[in-house]
Amino acid sequence: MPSRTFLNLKEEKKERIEKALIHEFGKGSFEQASITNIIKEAKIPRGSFYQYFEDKKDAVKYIIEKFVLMDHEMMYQSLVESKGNIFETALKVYDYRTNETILNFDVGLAKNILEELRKNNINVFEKTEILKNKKSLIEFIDKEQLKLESDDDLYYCLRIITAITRSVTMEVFSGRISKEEGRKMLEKELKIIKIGMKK
Amino acid sequence: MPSRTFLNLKEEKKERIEKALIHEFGKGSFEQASITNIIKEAKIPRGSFYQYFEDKKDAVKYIIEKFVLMDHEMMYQSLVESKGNIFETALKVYDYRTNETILNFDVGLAKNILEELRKNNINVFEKTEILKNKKSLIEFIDKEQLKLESDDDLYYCLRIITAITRSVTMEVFSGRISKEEGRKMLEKELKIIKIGMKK
DNA sequence: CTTGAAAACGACAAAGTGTCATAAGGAAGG
DNA sequence: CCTTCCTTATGACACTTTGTCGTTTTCAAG
Repeated sequence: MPSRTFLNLKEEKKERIEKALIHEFGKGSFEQASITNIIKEAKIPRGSFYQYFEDKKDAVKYIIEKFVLMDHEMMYQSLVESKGNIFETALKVYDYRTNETILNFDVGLAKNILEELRKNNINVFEKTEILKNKKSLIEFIDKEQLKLESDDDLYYCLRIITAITRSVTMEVFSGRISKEEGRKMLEKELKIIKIGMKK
Repeated sequence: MPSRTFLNLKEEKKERIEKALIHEFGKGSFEQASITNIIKEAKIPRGSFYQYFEDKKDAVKYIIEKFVLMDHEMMYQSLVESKGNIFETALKVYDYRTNETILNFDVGLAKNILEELRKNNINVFEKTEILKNKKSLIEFIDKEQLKLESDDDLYYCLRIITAITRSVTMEVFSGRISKEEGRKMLEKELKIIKIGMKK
């Protein structure tokens, strides 16, 4: 967690630093990001960086958490707008993650973010801490769209959808397939599951 | 790729070095692995390391590829033994990846391996380079077990199964769930897909 | 104007990666 | 047995990077 000192900084300076973090961590992997570059770009002395953040990991964590938050917010919006349609939402999530200027531009950072999402939130739908009103995303899902045999099935169905959405997104990030190809694949995969659910 | 010099080494020395690589890269992430430690453990001078491998990345790649090869071999075996049953095979893959002594012991390395598998082989079933006879794994799948509408569907179905298997495995590696919990989840998820396919 | 805490600063220690010039080893031929 | 030539071994060192620390500056409050 960044120090008070950092949080107390003037908005202008904070933004300059955040921008440099995003830019540098977006370069590729964690190792490739260099603090020397960050402080050069943000125009702050080395000592200050370590007064703001414990270390390199602390800094990347801070910036990633910001994006993860935005990601969750977007899922919530999409669920509300689509009246609880999880298949539509999955595609929205895909579009968002592969389209948003910042993610598109800084694929390296995007990969880190996805990794973070995977590590902590494979069942993002069940978490209650991510919405301000402490509700869980699962409450906004329309259960009628799936002919489920049990509540348990919903849980596993969500796990499957989450896994394949993330999997395709990762493929796009790694450059193996294009955004459009990925979109088509995801659509197809979702359709298979949808039909299966309605057996 | 490691140099000729390395490949020509006496088996005993090569194994000592491989062991040190596995041990050190298993510690956690790529960054955490230290060449200084590797050469200390393998009892070789610094200069030799760089005569064997281009750099750190080259070394980790070498060791990961060894495991990936074993992984593919195991999938092939399982497909043959189960007479082409992909659901059984998916569970075998899961068991193998979460059980094999070396992977279990060196989770850090295991994560790297999975990452590698994801990056290059999401459609591992279609690759033809992985078996000695240049056949693709897809040829060993029993198509009758799935009531598929088209050949395309098989392709996407395999993608889904691959994605969820890897996803659960990753969860186990990250320590969020136990091997047993993961097994049960995967079974449930596979069953949902299986039933869906038979609609 | 003084004082004290918070923030800024950059030199430096520590550790790590990759390079290079030189030494050692060993096979083959005279 | 000695020389030659090529392969392998070796560790000092150059370079880079992270993280620390003591000092200086800033600024608000008394």
